[in-house]
Amino acid sequence: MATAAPTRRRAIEDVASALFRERGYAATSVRDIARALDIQGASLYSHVTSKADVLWTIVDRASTRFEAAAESASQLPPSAGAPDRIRAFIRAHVLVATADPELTSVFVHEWRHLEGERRSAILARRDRYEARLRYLIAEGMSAGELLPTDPAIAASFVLGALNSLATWYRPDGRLPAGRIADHYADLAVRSLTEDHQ
Amino acid sequence: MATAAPTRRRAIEDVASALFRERGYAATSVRDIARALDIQGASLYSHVTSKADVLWTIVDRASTRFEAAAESASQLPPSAGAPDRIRAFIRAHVLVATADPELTSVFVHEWRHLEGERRSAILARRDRYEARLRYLIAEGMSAGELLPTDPAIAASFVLGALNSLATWYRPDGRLPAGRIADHYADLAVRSLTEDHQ
DNA sequence: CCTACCGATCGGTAGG
DNA sequence: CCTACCGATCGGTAGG
Repeated sequence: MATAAPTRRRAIEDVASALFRERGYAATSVRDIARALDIQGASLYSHVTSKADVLWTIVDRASTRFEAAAESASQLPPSAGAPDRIRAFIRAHVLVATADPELTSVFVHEWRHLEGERRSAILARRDRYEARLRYLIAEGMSAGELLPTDPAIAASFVLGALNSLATWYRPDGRLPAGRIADHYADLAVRSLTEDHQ
Repeated sequence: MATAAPTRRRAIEDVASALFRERGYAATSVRDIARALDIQGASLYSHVTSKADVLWTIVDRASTRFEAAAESASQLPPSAGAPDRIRAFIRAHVLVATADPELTSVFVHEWRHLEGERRSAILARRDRYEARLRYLIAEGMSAGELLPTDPAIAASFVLGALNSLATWYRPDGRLPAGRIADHYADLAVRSLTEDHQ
């Protein structure tokens, strides 16, 4: 959870993220959110315009964070090989997911409850994100740095593993986020290469 | 979808699986299910006792299928090494997931909406299933057949990848289920070994 | 399998 | 941020 919300609006989003992660968007009422903040359901509407809007804010913020992480992970020098690029991508993803598992979990699972343009916009952004990884894999294969496999299947496999993380990760768990990032990067890169490097 | 339901009760479960997968359990009303069958909402209750009961039937059936698949994948001779055992486990999982993605998807995502004993029972069965894979990995590591890594992290990684499959898989997709099973088994086994075998 | 109906709860508004 | 309230919809029952 993003700690110590500075504004009321932000506190609502944080509480909503936690509840949406636990029960799902549809099974969480605005009164559930209000109760967690010790106010009346109707009072929420002084700060937000709708439940759907809160979901959108959460999903949009999460997507923006993953996009930014992927962007900065792409800043590796061109000399870096595909394995290192993929490793950087995965590490960046895991660090975002573990820094805010509530936000990430809602992003991963609850975007389906968005409607209209918001839904299609977030779908397109998710597709672009997955395409980034797919291209990294395809490039590495062309360069002979990765085993020849189906890049779309490989990207789905790896992203599936990454996306499940936000569901089970707990900040007080056995392993710190950095170690999980290392392990996930190792597993993913090894799954795509003949020799571990 | 499990085709050609022989009973009305089964037709309800199949339609419910498809809707629960698309929109989630909480966002699907009993009237949505009835509409898909061209009957009135109240008429559903001639065949089922509650919406929660339909969810339970679906989740229980899916869990039973995965348990049976894991069981028969374990019938490999003791001479078989950990990589082959894991390969068999993954292939079996992928074949169940692709044979019925609606059922599988509800099993993976909607069990949270179960309550009381049913919820804890299914959680325990999911844990046992994950433990199977974890033990396969730990054994392979002890035998020196797999790279030394954290078995719990590795099992979560692989199962996360497997569980995402039912979300995106479509029977009319580019690759047949058998090819996806091969790819997933390759990716997973390679992620755990130094050399692909 | 239908019509008619139930109490509870939903997201949200009015008006302070 | 509250009280009071709205119409719509929810899961489910009664009684054919």
